[in-house]
Amino acid sequence: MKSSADTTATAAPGAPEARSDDARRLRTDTMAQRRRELILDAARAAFFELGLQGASMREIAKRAGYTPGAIYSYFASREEIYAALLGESLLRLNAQVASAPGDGNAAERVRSKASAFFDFYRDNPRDLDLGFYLFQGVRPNGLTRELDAQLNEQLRAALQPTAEALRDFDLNASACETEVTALFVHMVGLLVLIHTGRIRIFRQHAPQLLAQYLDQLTERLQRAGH
Amino acid sequence: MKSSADTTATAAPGAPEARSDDARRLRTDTMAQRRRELILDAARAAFFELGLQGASMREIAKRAGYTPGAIYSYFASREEIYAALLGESLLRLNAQVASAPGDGNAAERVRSKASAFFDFYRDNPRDLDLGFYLFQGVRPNGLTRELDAQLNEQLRAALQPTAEALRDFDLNASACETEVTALFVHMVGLLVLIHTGRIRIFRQHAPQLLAQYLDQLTERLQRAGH
Amino acid sequence: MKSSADTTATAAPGAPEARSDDARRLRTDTMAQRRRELILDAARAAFFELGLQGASMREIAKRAGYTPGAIYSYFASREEIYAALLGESLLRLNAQVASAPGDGNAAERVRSKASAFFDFYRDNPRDLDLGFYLFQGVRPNGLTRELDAQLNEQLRAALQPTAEALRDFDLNASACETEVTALFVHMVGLLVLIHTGRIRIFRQHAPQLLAQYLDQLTERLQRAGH
Amino acid sequence: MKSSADTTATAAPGAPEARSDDARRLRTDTMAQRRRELILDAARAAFFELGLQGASMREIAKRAGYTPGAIYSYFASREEIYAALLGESLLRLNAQVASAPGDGNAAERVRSKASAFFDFYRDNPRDLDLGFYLFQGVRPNGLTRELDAQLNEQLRAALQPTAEALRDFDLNASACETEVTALFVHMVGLLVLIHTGRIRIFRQHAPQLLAQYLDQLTERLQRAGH
DNA sequence: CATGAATGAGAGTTCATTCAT
DNA sequence: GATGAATGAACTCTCATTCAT
Repeated sequence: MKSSADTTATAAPGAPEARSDDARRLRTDTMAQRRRELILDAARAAFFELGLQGASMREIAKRAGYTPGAIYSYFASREEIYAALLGESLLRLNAQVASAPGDGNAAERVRSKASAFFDFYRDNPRDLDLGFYLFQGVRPNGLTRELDAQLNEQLRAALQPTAEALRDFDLNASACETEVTALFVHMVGLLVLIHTGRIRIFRQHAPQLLAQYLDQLTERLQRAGH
Repeated sequence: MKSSADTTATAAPGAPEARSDDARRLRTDTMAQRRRELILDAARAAFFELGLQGASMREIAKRAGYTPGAIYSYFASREEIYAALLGESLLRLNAQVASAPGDGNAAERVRSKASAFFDFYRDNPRDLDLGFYLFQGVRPNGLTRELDAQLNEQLRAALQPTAEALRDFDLNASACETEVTALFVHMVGLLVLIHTGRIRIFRQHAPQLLAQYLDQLTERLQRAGH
Repeated sequence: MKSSADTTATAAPGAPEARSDDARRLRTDTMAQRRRELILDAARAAFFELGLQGASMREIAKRAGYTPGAIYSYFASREEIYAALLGESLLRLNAQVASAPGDGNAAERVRSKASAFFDFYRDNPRDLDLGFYLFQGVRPNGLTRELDAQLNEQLRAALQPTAEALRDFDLNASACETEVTALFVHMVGLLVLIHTGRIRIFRQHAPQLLAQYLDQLTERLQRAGH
Repeated sequence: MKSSADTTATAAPGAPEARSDDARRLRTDTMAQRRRELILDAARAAFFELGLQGASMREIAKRAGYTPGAIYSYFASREEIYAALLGESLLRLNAQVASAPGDGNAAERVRSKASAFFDFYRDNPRDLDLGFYLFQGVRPNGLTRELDAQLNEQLRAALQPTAEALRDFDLNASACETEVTALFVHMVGLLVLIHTGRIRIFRQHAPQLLAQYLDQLTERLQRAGH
């Protein structure tokens, strides 16, 4: 299970035994993958329902129909489960952003892509929790340097479509980076305030606030374009 | 283990029973208050040094010179301690904002007051933790409805000076509310990204990003003012 | 509980409250000590009956009439329990050696003191286990450098009476050290072989073997004395 | 994960079904034997590197290129592995003793053979662990009565050369048995004290102590010989 | 008010072993 | 013979909280 590199060690094709070996390995690999995802589903459900504290290994195992020890055949630690969960969350984020309509003029495209990003987290607040969990307090095992870099990349990728749309406002690379960062900052702030319920202090509605920010942004860029 | 505060508990000589009940209550209240704050100091220190996980009741009690059980004479639960800590944190925030220079033109005043707010959390990231802790996951005991409202009010108050400065741009009440909210949103987003280290993804510096936002804000308001 | 140094902080005697405080502390200290020993008794019994593997914290707690967590009020870790057990074992060893008759000539005294040492471990084989346990495999918490030194000292002390008796054979300090070490070595070897049942391989009886060694030793020393 | 021994499992070409059952059994037995030893090698390596605690079935299996379950085709339990390991350790011990020079006079031969025994365990402390492990705490499966007798015999055999050398001091059988036992006792004691580091208490060096014992022994026997 | 003792639930993790395939 | 999956019991230790004294 650990040595996935072994898959390259399969015998040359042709011999019947070798082929059946391949088939068996393929089948077991697929099943293992399926079970991994079963556990991940259980973990996500537990985490979404009970929060970080409640989603213990025992709880996850129970929901997945396993004994606690069995989980460790698939994930080396609790943190690794959360890392996998976050990775998959970012994949869904990217999918949602990618599927947002990319036609229309620059302003429309920025609006579309940024909203796709924003809506993902607004509609799935637990994914926001997930992000904060690993990006904040985890150090010991879960978030190795490579994993950290990998997750960062996925996050960047999710903002790439927006960045590209901004490009069409005749921005240079540096200005584009600045603007997409500022936009990201604004969205994160909004999401946090929605999530913690603090936006109510100001009796403002979040979607309106994002729309406003985007309006001002495009207006500003258009004016600068002249 | 004796509280060091006990040294003050030796009754003053003379007329031990002559005092009025009121006086005795006052003295008792004061002492209780003093010890409450002693515990809060310990809790803050523990929390700042060890984070949320490390600041257990044991740890807080030890630092305060108490046994764990004694804490419950002053706070009903761990959450209540954190609530008190957050309240006090917001007080410090308000003090810092209040002490920011309030002279100059509208733009300068907005900048000054908003920066005071921002800098407080940038320089004291544990206070940010504190805010998120209670404003997020706590329901059972710690954050009663009244307390929640009270903390919201303190947060509002911390943004009030900024709001007032915005007023001088000839904004009506509604527009002012919108703008201060958006500014708050932006600052929260920035703080979160600094705190989680994600701002590095974009190779941007946070203070610069705030300055930029404020520049654009004042420029926009000045243009609208004409 | 941790700060035993606090006992020096008691108020000056005379005031009635102070005295009752002293009394209370004394009483609680005594009770705590008693409970510590109760746990130690349970631990010793568990260890003697079930061996090292079986004497888990759960088992010890159960035998002491406690929940597992309660044990940690008295001992910081499992290893600390074993260290305490070993310390106490060495105390008993020293007592037994001390109570062995110290009269007669040099040869008789050596025999008496060495036999007292030997018999202690022959009659209490679990104490031998205890010694080997900590002197062998424990590193992480249980056997700090000071503790190690302290236990070594107790062991030395248990052999001191024998060493002193050897002195009367007109040995210089160095020769005396060599002889007591060799005697210790021989006793340890015998004890180990008795304990593991391997002495049977040779169809020899242990006490006889020790007597023989001692005879040869005294004979040799007497011959050297001329 | 494939066993590396599998490379030898490709049947020789030609007459695949022509072999007799006996031949096949022989071949199978040999292969099984070979794999058993492969596992034992892995177990020994694991045990030597990681000690008794670290050498789990998982670890042994991993090093042998097997999954944990596969081990149970060759060994009924963990204890059985250790028993086999001990048997093999005693074989190595005997080989080392046998290869020690057996010429010279009686005193020289005793010295040579006894030192060979002693040095084996002094230089391979893990083999000492192995001996103690099974000879001490194991009862359930690992050490059956026959096995125990068999191991005892191997131990005896390792001391036989020394006993034979002692014979040449004109000792009768009984006296010879006594002397070889005493010598064994002394060596065991020394090895234990070296292994646990307790020899340092007395600031003595182990090899010197053995040499001294042997000197005194031969001198005594020579004197008795007159 | 404060102590010291204790609870009880629970945490993450490890392990030898079993067994259908 | 070997795999991969799973068991189930066990491990040490931590924690917020309660309560008689």
